[in-house]
Amino acid sequence: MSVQPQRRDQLVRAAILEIGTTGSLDVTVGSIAKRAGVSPALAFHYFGDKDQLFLAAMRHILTIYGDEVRAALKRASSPRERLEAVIGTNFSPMNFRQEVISAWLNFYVMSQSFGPAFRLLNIYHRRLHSNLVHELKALGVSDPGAIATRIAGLIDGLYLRNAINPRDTTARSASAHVLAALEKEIGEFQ
Amino acid sequence: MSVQPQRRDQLVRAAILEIGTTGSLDVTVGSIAKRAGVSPALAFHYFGDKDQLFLAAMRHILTIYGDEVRAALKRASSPRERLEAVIGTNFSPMNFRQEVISAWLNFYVMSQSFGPAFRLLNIYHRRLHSNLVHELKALGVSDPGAIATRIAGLIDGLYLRNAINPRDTTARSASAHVLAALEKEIGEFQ
Amino acid sequence: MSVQPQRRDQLVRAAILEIGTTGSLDVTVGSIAKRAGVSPALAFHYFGDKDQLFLAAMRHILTIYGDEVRAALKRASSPRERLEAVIGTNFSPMNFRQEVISAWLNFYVMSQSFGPAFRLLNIYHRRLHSNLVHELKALGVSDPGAIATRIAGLIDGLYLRNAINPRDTTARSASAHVLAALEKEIGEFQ
Amino acid sequence: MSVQPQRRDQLVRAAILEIGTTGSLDVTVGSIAKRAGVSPALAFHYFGDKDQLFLAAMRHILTIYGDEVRAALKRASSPRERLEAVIGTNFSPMNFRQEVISAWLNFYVMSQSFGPAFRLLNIYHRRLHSNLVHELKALGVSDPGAIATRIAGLIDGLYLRNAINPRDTTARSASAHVLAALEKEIGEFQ
DNA sequence: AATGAATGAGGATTCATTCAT
DNA sequence: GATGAATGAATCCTCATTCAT
Repeated sequence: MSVQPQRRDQLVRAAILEIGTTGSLDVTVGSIAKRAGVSPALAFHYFGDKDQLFLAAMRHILTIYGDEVRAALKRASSPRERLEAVIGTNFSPMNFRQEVISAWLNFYVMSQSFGPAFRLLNIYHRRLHSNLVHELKALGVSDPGAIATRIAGLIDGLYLRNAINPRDTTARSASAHVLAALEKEIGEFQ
Repeated sequence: MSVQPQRRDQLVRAAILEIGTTGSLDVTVGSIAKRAGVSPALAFHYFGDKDQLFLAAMRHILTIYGDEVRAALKRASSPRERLEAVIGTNFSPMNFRQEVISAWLNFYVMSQSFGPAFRLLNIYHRRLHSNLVHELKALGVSDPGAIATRIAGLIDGLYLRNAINPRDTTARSASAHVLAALEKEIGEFQ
Repeated sequence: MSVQPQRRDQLVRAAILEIGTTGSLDVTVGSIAKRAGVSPALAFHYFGDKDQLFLAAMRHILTIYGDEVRAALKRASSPRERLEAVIGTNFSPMNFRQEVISAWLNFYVMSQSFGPAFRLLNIYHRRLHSNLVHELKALGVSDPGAIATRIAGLIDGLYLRNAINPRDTTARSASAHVLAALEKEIGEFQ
Repeated sequence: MSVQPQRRDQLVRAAILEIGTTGSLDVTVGSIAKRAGVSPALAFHYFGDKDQLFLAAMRHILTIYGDEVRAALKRASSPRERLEAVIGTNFSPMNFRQEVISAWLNFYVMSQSFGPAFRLLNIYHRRLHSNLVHELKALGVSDPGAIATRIAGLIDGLYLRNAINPRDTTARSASAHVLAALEKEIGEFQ
C-alpha cells in the first residue's frame, strides 16, 4: 500500500495518456509501460491483462469525474445551482482535457465489445441521469426524464465533437451551449 | 466501375458489418474478406491497404446518408419541413441501424488518428451544420449557428448513446427528442 | 496436394529432428521452422498450433512404423516369422534411429498431458498387442496376452534405455534380446 | 542440514508432485513454490537454479529407491529372494505411484539433455544391473548380463506403460510379469 | 480478376531470475 | 531466512501485406 500503488498509478495514468494522445485503443502495453517508465512485465504483474489495465484507466477517469461531481454538488445550494454543478463538472479543466476526452471516447468504443467496460459506463450514465432528474424534479418541470436525456445527450455529443476536433469548441463554449439548452428546456420554471 | 465493383462493394459492406457487429476497428482484413466471401488478397487488390478499405467503408456510409438527405430535402417544401427532413434522415431505417451506428462511432474514433478519415467526417459535419443554419436562418431565429451546433450535438450524442446501448433508445424516440429540442429552440419563430 | 505438402512435410520432419536431437519437447517453433528452411509463420499456417505440429510429427512416426509392420507381415509366412517381423520392425534402420527414438520418448511424455497424443499412442499400443497376441495364439501358447505384454514391455524398455544412452545398445543387440525373451516365453511351442 | 531443510524438502517434494501430476517438465518454479507454500524466490535461494531443483527432485526419488533396495536386500536370505527383492522394490507402494512414475519418466527425458541428470540416472542403471547380475551369477545361470538387461528393460518398459496409462497395469500385475519373465529366464537354475 | 502460399514485423504474455528489504 | 517488486529475454501467435500463378 506504500510503494506499489505508486507504480500502479503511473501505469494507469500512462495508459490514459497513451490512449488519449494516440486517439486509439491500438496502443501497446510496451508503449504504455515506457511512458510510465517501467517494464511491460510490470503492467502484467499488476493488472494481469491488457484489458484490465484499460479498465483500470477507465475507472480512474470515472472516479475522478464522480468525485468532482460530488464536491460540486456539495458547494451548490439550490436545484438550479446543482444542475449547473452537474453540468459544469463535465467541462471542468480536469475533465475537459484533450487527452482525457479522447481517452473517454475510446472507452465508449471499448464498452461496445468489453462487458466490464460497458457496465462501468452504464453506472456513470445512470448516475448522471438520476442526478439531472433529481434536480429537474425539484424545479417542478413537466418531463424531467426527457429533459435529462436531452441534456445528457447534448453533453455527450459535444464531447464527441471535441474529441475529433479539439479546436472546434472550448470548454467554455461547450458548457455555455449546454446551459443554453437547459435554459430553453426549463425557462419558465427556474 | 461497371461490373467488377460487385466484389468491391461486397467488401465495403462486409467491412461495415464486421466493424459494426464487432463494435471495434480491431477487425482483420481476413475476417472482412471471409464475410464478403472472397480472399483477403482481393481486398488488397482493390483497396491497396486496410486503411483505404476502412475509408471506403466510411465514405459508403456517408454517401448513403448524403443521398438520403438530398432526397428528403427535395420532398420538403418549407424551412420547417426541411429542418425536420435533415434531422429525420439521421434516424431513418437505413441509417439508424445497430451495426451502422456502431461502425459510425468507430469511424469517429478512426478520424482521430487518420487524417483522410478526419477530413471526410469534417465534410459531413459542415454539411449538416450549414443545412441546419440555412433553414434556421430562413425561419429568422436569432442565433442560428448556436442552435445548429446544439441540434447537431444532440444528434451525435443520441447516436453515441445508442451505439453503446442499442436498447436504450429507438429511432423514433431519439428522433422525437431532437425535434423536441428544436421546438424549444425555435418555438416562437415557426 | 502438389506444392504445399512438400513444405508441410519438411516441417514435420524438422520437428522430429529438432525434438530428437534436442532430446526435449522444449523446442521453439522458430527453431523447427529454421531447420525446415521456412518462416515460423508458415508452421502456423499449416498446423495452426504448436501442439498440432507436434501431433503431426508423432503421427508421421507412427505411420511409417505402421506401414513397415504391414509390409513385414506380408513377407512373412508362418506365425513365428510374423512374430519376428512385428518385433523386428521396431529395430529396423528406419525406426531405431537415435533421433527417432528420442522423439518417440518425448511423444510418450507428451501423451501424458495431451489427450490427442495419448489417443494416438494408444492405438499403436493396441495394434502391437493384438498383432503379437494373434500370432502367439496361432502358435498355441498358453497365455498369449501376458506374453504379449511382456514382449511389448521389453521392446519399450529397450527403446527407453536406448533413448537416454544410445551407445548402450545397438539395434542388433536390442532385437536379439527381444527375440531371446520370445524364445524363452514360447520355447516349446514353436 | 538440520532445521532449515524443512523448506528445502517441501520444495523438492512439491517439484516431484508438480511434475508428476502435470506429466511434464514444463512446470514453472512459481507453481512448484506455490504448491510448497513458499515464495518462488526461496526456491532460487536454496537451489540457485531451476535445473538444480529438478536435479534435487530426481536425486530424492533415486535415494528413496536406493534405500528401499538396500533394506529389502537385507531382509532376503537367498539369491532368489534377493532377486525378487530387487525387482519387488520397483513396484513397492512408495515407488510405484502414479506421480512418482510420471516424474520418473520425465527425469529420463531430462537426462537426455542435461548432463548431471544423465549421470545420476546412469548410476541407478548400473546399480540395478550389477545387483541383478550379482544374484544371477550366484544362481549359476549362463548369461547373467543378458538376462539382467532383459529384466531391467522389462521393468523400465512396464514403468513406461504405466506412466502413460496408469489404469493399464497395477503394481501387482506389473511385478508378476517381471517375476514371470525371470522364471522363464532362469527356470531350471533356481 | 482472383487466390493460396509465404513472410516480416510486431505484440501480448510468461517466466526464470535478481535484489532490496 | 524469506519475500515482493521488478525486469530481460524469450516464445507463441497474429496479421497486414506481397507475389507467383
